[in-house]
Amino acid sequence: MNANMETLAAQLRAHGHKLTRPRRAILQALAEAAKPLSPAELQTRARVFDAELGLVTVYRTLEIMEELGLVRPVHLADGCHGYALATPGHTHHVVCQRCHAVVEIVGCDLGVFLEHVAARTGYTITGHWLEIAGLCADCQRALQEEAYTREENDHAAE
Amino acid sequence: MNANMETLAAQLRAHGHKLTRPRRAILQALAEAAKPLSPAELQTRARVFDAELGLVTVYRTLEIMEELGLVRPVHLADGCHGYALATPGHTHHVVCQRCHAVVEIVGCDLGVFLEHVAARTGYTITGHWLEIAGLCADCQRALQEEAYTREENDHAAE
DNA sequence: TTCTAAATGAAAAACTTTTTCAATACGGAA
DNA sequence: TTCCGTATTGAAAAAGTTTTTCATTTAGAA
Repeated sequence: MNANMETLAAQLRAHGHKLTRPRRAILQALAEAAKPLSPAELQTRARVFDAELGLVTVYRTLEIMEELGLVRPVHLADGCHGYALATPGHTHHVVCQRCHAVVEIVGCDLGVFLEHVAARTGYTITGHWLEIAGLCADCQRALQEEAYTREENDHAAE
Repeated sequence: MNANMETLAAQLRAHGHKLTRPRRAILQALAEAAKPLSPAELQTRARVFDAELGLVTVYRTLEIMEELGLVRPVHLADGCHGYALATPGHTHHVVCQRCHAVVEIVGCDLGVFLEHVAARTGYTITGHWLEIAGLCADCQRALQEEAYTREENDHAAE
């Protein structure tokens, strides 16, 4: 059990939730994940630690963790919801809106911005998720070619 | 048809998509929406402009628009996906992770940051979505009281 | 106007998420 | 340690969402 997981476990306990075998398995799997996981993916990974783990429990545990701000929902490309740990020191991603290729960005200085937000809204900021959308080099090329071909046809037709 | 919608329509045309009545209805509804809409909500609103509009067409149109970077997926609290126009000049939101209350933030200066990202990754940045998660004042209080009550019980039990 | 490919709606299929309920297991008290 | 009460669990079913299929319609170019 690593430090990350101890913290998560402590937070659950601090709010009166029991620390069960299925939940430990889920925490462990989340702590080890390098990317947001859908509930189904999370179940698969957590079953390494608790082979009996049911999908319903994954949903219920994620719900609790989201309420406590331990986990954050993220949009996944394949049509279902993903969850990632809301730990500090995370990285951000740029996602290509056409082919869904992902590039990681290191270094993110939103600290000052977030302090302003906290001061202005009265919220305690527990985390943030910055999704940057764009077009990767390949898709830029593909889209341009598409548009170009169309234009050529238009001219040829005149 | 407002300017926003003209731009969207032009973008679809530029990539060889037909501009049909159902699609115009969808664009119109999106352009008028002040918040991210789920496909079902979008259908309801777009039916004002095309009473026959089918939900399948909403999904298909959103898929095209997402590929072209005209629309961005957003996580909604009620378990389905939301879509918002990827227009510049948008605002950001802080969402309470416990009660899902939303506060809007005006002023967001990520411009410089995004330029760095573009330069480093080779991506054309078409937009970004910053989700800030936190606890609203009410939920901070509620959670603290919960934890406090628990502690009291613990002490009383000693 | 005519033509053709793209786009459409309806129905069905496939998935995801939530609810229900009897059985189980955590963690406090003895 | 063992016992007890209640939170938690898995399985099944229900509800909701997204995707696929297919015959029909329609936009837009000739």
